[in-house]
Amino acid sequence: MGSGRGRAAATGMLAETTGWLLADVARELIRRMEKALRAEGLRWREYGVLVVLEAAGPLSQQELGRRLAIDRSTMVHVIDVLEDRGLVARGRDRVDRRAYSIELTDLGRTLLADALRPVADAVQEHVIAGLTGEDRAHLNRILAQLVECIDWA
Amino acid sequence: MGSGRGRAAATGMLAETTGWLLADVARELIRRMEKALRAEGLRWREYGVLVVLEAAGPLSQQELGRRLAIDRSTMVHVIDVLEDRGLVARGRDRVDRRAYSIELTDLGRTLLADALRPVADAVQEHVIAGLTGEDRAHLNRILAQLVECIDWA
DNA sequence: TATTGTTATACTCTATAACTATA
DNA sequence: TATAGTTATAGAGTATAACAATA
Repeated sequence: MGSGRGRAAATGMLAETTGWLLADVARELIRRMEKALRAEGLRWREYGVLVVLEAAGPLSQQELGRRLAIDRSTMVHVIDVLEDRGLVARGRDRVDRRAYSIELTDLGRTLLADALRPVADAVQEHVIAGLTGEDRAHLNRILAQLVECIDWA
Repeated sequence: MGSGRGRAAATGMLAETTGWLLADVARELIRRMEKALRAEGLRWREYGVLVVLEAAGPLSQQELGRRLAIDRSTMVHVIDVLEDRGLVARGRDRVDRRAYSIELTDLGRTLLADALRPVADAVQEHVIAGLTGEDRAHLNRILAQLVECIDWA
């Protein structure tokens, strides 16, 4: 990849800078998401559960945890909150009766569509407002490639 | 920005996806940094302080906190750790005697160059290994633009 | 024997408020 | 009056280990 010493040094600095920038932007994005979602009485993670459920259909708590990097013991409390608010329901998995089958309720689906997504989209749009459509596509493609290529071991 | 209903919906999905990807990649990057730096007995944040000091020269604890999004009461403990290990020194600011002037020691500078940077660079390189040089430059430029344009109010 | 959900618990992280010394 | 650093402390978040039910 590099073609000489100067190049390698530049690549090293570039790589490091990229990491800092990435962490900065992600931190600020999540901070704003948390702030915006607070008006709906939800956290970023709880919103994440709803989004994953809508995209993937009913899942066990364990599987939700795997997809969102949340420990299963923590996931219990997250689902408790969402269940108490009537946004998800704990159904039983019929083939494996140890596991729950967490599913979106109608209320959850409605809240997601009418309030949560618009709020989250607005935050996102505000953060990337300065990017051209082309840069947005680039960024999205590159990040998707990173997520794809990383071995999450 | 969008030019029609379908376009707007696509843009919304794109923006949202970008946010999730960003958070995922940043979380995984920091997780690996923490793991790698543990061998040196340091945390990601403490490494951050050293990097900022090397780049900017001596700073007050408050200013370090501003640049790294760390509260001043938390920064006290971070600097304590680094000072105990002899990596930074608390000098007094001569014009404002309330403030410290935190500066890298020779040991800190050496550790940074010989151990910390190589370790961090290796992690970074591993995460972005799948990207072409062109994509790396793109990603870096776009992220830099985001950091620049965001109003951190 | 392994796995899902659960609970209790301990640990870390962080921020808040109050204090001191300087400005 | 405001600010830099400090301290104590309270709160939130998280993970660990054990237990029950099921595989």
